[in-house]
Amino acid sequence: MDLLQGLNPQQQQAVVAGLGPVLVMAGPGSGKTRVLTHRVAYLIGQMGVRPYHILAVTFTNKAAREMDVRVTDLLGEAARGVSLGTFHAICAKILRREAEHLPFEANFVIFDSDDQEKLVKAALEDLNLDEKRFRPQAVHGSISNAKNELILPDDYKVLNYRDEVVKKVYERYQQMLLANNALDFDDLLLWTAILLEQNPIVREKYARRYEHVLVDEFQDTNMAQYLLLKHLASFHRNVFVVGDVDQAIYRWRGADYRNVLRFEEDYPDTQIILLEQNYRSTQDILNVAMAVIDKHPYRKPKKLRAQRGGGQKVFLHECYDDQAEAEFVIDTIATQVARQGAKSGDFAVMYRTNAQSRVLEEAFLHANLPYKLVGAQRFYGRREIKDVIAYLRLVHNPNDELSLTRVINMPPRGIGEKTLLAVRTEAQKANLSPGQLILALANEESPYHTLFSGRTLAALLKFSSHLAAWRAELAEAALSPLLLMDRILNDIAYRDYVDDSSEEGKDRWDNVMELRRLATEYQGQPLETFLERVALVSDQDTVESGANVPTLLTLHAAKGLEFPVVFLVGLNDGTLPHQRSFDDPEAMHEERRLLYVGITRAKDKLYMVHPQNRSQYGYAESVEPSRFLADIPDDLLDDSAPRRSSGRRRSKGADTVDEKPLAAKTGAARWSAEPAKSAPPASSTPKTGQPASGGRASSSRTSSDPVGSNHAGSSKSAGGASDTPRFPAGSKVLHPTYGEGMVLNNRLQDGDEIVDIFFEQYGMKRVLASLAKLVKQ
DNA sequence: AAGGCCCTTCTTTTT
DNA sequence: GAAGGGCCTT
Repeated sequence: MDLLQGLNPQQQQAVVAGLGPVLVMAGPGSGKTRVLTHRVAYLIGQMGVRPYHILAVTFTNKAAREMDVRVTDLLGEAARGVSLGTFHAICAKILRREAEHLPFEANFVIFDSDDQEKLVKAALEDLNLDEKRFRPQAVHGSISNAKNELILPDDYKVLNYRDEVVKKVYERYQQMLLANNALDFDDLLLWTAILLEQNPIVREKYARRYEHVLVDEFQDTNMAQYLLLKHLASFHRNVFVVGDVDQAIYRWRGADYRNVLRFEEDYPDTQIILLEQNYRSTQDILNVAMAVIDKHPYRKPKKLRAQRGGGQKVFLHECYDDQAEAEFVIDTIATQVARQGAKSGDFAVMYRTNAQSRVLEEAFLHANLPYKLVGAQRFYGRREIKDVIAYLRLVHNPNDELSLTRVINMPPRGIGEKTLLAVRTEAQKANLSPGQLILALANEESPYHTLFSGRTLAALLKFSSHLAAWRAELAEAALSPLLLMDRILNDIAYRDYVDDSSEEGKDRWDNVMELRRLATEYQGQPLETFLERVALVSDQDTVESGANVPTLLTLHAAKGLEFPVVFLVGLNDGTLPHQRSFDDPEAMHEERRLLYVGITRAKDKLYMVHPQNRSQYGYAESVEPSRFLADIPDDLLDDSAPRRSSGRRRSKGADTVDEKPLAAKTGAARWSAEPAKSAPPASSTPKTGQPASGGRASSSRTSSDPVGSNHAGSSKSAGGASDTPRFPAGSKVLHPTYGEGMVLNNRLQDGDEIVDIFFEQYGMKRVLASLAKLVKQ
């Protein structure tokens, strides 16, 4: 049969597996997307299942789209009608449809993480709790964890005072969400799970409908998602899950790879199929991957067999610091593009934290090389984009108080803090949401006019009439998202506000236009669809395949992707594994898996790069190579710069590549001359080759300082960590590199002392006492 | 009301 | 080394 052509026996077995639960354990590069798509095609084309009865869940919209395309390739029109999407999108759909059973309206908005944090803050304020003591972010984290475990405020376990606080905030937070007719990300899963759990009629409706449920990246499901699946598949029991516990990297988000074990327990009759044949990487790369993952404790051994031959050894490269890493990356790419005819789109640079992208971006800009950066936040996190979306959200749902707060005085129209507070208080008295009260003002006979006067009233009325008009047009003329956006932008003269004809102003307006372009794709679709889409974009959704330029992305965003050449940078202890994971063994294991994910993204060549020093918070600090690197046998590596450098740090002269100042320039000229194409937000950061911040103000790079900051160098003994300050302001000290200086400031942090010192010749430097070998004079 | 300046604080990963 | 909060002035 056609559908099975080109599939190996295990893949075929999975595709044609009979009814009942199926668990596919798929190593990296083993063709699991293929198996999933062929399975769907098989069910429809071969087993006569109607697409309407199939549900396929992925973790990103991109994966869903890809599946859609591939199934359509196999079946054509016959594939139409499969429920295909992310957990969050599918839940949103169900919740809107079933809103009558739920305590919110069908037109609810989805609060993003920014909104969520603001709401927690508001809840803390309401409860007179100190934000300093209870960090909104952390409190929200606890709430989020609870939700992912399906724990409601009432059931929240209180063991200490903090729990008590979280519980109270959680209660208040949920109330506020409902008052805003809003759901957060976790609510989408939580409410759907609760609905299915508690409402047998609804549950049966969906369970009967979905004859087949397929799930991708099963190892990254959390409790809520697991329960959801169980309910959705409760009637037909045809659950087909695909996953790889070695690639479980979302524990911090509530994901629990033990759902795989749970699955085996809950479905004892499950068929288990292993996909171990790897079609992606060379054997040399796989060997390194396996060396890293084999050290993972309590793990079922799984072998990866490369379909391809040996290849090139994995390169391990040590650099002086993150800047040298970036230069090494650029130099290598430029050389391979210029001399070996590589395509620049073949390269990807991966790192642990978003902050690491900055140095890379600067280096690319400096070398005049285009690049693209994966990350939805880059686009949707921008102020101008959030403004416009907030307007749309408010028009869609006037109860959305966060959006109201955001836009009511943006651009400035004379409605300040005091007025807003008055609106809130009066709205509460009238038992309205602030948005409803403002809308009511548009009516000339509104009794609320008397609440305000003079300039304030005039300003409010103007805003109110705009809002009312937009809503009316939306309702009556069924304005498309695009027309509504144009209308708003025009009415508020938003361009005048953002575009001050400076470089950044133009960038801002360009971004707005980019959002507008995205809206053109939603002609004839309800505003709701557009809003939901922009709320649920994931970083991975912004990976764009078109532009032929290198890709910069976090290791998390890299999951599921592959590139011919991969650089993993910042492989030092503290970054990968991240220091925040040090005290938690489970978190440390996840760091290891993260490295494994990174390694297995590479098809042909892999460069593992680590710095001797890293700078964060502005000052530099010497670091050790990632402890995971020690698990890789030397003979698997092309060790151009020996890594076992622990006790001794080579002086700068010993390094070869990173010595050359911007060697990239040579290759740069011959870089594929493709312009830094402006990419759609759906697919990438809007301006490839532009600094993320939009501001190039700080372009005279601090790094031109030949000495850099604190090159503390060698051993850790000298200053010694302390818990009593030893270098009070005003004291004179001697620094091994900078000489004599005067202490301006000092403070203790994490058992160490941070000292700001003024040096006659070098200016102010901030150093870590334990590293800098400071001597009191 | 609004804008500007200085201070602190922080940084994991993201649907 | 950015971003937000607090405090200042206009």
